[in-house]
Amino acid sequence: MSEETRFNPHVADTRWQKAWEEQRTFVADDASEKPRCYVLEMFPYPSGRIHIGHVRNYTMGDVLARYKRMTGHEVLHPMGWDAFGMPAENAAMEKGVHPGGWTRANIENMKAQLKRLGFAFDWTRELATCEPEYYGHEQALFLRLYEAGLVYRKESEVNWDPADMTVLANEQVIDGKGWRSGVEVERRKLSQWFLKITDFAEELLDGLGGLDAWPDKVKLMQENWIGKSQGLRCIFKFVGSEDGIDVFTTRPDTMFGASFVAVAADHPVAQRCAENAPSLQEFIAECKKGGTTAAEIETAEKQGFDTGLSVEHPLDASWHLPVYVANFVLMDYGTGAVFGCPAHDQRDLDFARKYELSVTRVVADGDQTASDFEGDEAYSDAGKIVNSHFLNGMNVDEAIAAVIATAQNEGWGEGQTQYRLRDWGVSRQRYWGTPIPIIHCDECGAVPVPEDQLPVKLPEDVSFDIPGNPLDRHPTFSKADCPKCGQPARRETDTLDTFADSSWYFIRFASQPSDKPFDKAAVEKWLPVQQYIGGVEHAILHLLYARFWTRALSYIGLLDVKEPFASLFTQGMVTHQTFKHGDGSWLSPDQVKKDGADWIAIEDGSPVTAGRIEKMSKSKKNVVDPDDIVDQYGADAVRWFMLSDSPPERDLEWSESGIEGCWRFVNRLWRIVDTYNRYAASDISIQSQQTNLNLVSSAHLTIDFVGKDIERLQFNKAIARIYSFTSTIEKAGPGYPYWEEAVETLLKLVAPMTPHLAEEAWSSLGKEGLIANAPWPQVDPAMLVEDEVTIAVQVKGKLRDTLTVAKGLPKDELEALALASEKVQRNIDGADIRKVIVVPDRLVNIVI
RNA sequence: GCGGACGUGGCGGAAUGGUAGACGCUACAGACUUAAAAUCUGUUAUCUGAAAAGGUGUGCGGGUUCGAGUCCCGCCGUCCGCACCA
Repeated sequence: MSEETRFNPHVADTRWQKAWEEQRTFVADDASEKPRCYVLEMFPYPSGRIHIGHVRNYTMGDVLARYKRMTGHEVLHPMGWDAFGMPAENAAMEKGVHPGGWTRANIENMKAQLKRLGFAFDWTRELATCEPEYYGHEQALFLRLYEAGLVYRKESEVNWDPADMTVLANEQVIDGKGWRSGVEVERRKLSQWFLKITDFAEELLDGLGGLDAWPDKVKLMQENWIGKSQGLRCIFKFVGSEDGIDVFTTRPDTMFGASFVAVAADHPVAQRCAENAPSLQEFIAECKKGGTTAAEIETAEKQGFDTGLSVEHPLDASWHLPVYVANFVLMDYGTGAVFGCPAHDQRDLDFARKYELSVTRVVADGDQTASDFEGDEAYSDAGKIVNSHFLNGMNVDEAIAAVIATAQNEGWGEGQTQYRLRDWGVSRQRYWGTPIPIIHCDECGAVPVPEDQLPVKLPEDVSFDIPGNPLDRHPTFSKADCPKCGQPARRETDTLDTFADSSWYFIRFASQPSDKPFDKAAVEKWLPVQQYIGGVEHAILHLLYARFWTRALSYIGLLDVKEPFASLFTQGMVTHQTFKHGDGSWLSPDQVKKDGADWIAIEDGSPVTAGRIEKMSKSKKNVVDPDDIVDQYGADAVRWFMLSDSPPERDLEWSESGIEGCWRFVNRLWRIVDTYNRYAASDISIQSQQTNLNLVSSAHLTIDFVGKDIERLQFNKAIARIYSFTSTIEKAGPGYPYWEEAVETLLKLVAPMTPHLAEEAWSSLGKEGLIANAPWPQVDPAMLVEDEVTIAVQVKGKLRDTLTVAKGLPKDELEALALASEKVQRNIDGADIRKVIVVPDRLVNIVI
């Protein structure tokens, strides 16, 4: 075979990327009359290089976007940069570069990388959240939310590094210690800004019901995150006092099993008791050690401190319970105080055993009704209430209702709906973020920056030689006059959580006026995003915040859209084999080779352990740089690999043999095109060896399946179909009836996936215009009907024979044919037939 | 600790409760070639068997059903998220 039949991706890639750009092929037209389709992938953080996981994400979106264009839609497929964040500040500290310079240089590099992959982005709408043209509008939106009462200030805990005197992100706390200082981290309270996401808890929960095209698991995770529960809020009065402790419980049915009341370390009762008790002060300080993450707090050993106070049981004033301060009670949830029922809650049981408190069974585990509870495993299942006076004999739900009713009658408590969801703390004590547009005045308090003074720009002249927020020590930034009274005041130096930046970027993509965040009518022409694609790690926070932000904008009248993302797809990670030396150091896959059954280092032949297949990460040296593989194989083979084999929601393992296989397929497609052209140019007629192939029906079946598979993002299945169709075309060969049409169909089917090859082929076939603009092939339903089916014949559920029969054959005829089978008769072996199950066009099962 | 998922050949995976292993990768054999690469053809779950055929088989243990990879119950293992990473 001659050289020129090899596809040259380096020539084709640049040629067609240039053509698309010059012809503005993928620029979305706001004025279009076509049906609209907004396809969006989560925008990347500009960390420096495009990661192979990005390539997978954007390839999926790109295939859908290109397919939607070919099926007659006006497609909006934008790209931008989630450009604020901690890594830029880390780079500043480590390399002495400016976060802005570092970030903008990264954006340039990564943009060039993305362009090489031929993604059909509308680059005219590119945005970066770190530019005042973006964050200025965000500040305006923040102030609108502030005016609407959705922003407030309260105290909240942060990770505090006492050595560096700085706030740490959870990520910067390693095993309870500061990542740079190595000193044990403390929890410290700061006054911070919050968004009232809890006002929308019920709406956000209800809204999930309408998100039919979201994965169930994501909806379930969000539901659990919002964590709606019904319970009882009630007072446990201090003995001999009208004052008491406000307690929330979801299990009022277990009230007669109470053996203690516990409050959080920050609870006012704990604080008051500590005033004259140094040992309690010490205990509270101990509770403040360690980071703020839920996992850390909840896995810490349960500890308590007896305050010496007693409270009365609400249902029996003569029954007194001790009050503890406990490290596992959270001030943020409920009322910051609980009553402990050890028999039916594992945490309470651990605590009660440790401090030798009574453990009374109040829910029967079958016939276990004794009041003394044995063992160290709490019983939290359903059952009958026992040892509980007027509740005895009820089931759990009846008892819950009865206690709430009693509490309301007697005036010591009431039923309450509780959410686990907390308000969103948006203050960050960091430089590289959106400045919060507030000025603090001694006289007037917190005063919003007037809209005509926006954006509040981040100063660029900052230094990172000492830890902490450089805005705090900037000579002029924090100095401002109060907009209300004109007196000297202090500008807020905290910046906004970067999740705020990513909570409305999809809106700005749809409409980018310079004088306001967006134009309502323009946005509503595009939103909701028809398909949103990104990593499952965003299942809760980003997606919940974006839903909230959209609803909040709708609440203040800026938008009539409630849910931003009509369908969501969460894709899996890209993984790769890891390799380790005996000394524990990692080796990259190109530093090792196989030596028989073992792996050795190429450099010195030393033995290497093949480790687990893990998410690509620099530290484990199992990364693959997209640029390198595009250099080697071209964009199309890489794109094909991203789509093939693994289902998109699962992890994809990068492998050398896999990409080689994709490269071979790209060339296989090219050879078909080459054959097509050579056959068209000659007048020799070629007689195919095959006669039993039906190219027309395979083409239509493939069009049908591939279209449906792309719509469902099941690219691996679409690709399997395309492989089969390709084989059929090859077997048939030129000259076979319908061969040329079949090849043209094949090119259109692969056009969204391997667009450069498809354009190159399309033009070599002498077709007019871009294949990107060509219409998707039409399915003729008449061609999908098969006239023969294969029937499975089972005896007692085991396959014994298959029959090929006309489609739609009646049951009795199928049964007769099955019984006539020699193999079936042999297996029945004269036994009585008890039953015959016939599923038309499917199977016959003979039960003996 | 809480929440969510996943588990099928040597590997990635396919399979409206109805023929388990489509399609791809790898490996092996053959063709072409002086040779190699590329390409093409064939084989490739496992056990017994020369073959025909038969047994076993979807993490483990039960259950529902004429029939279970799929549904139900109980385990085991692995991965992800947990509010200041993005």
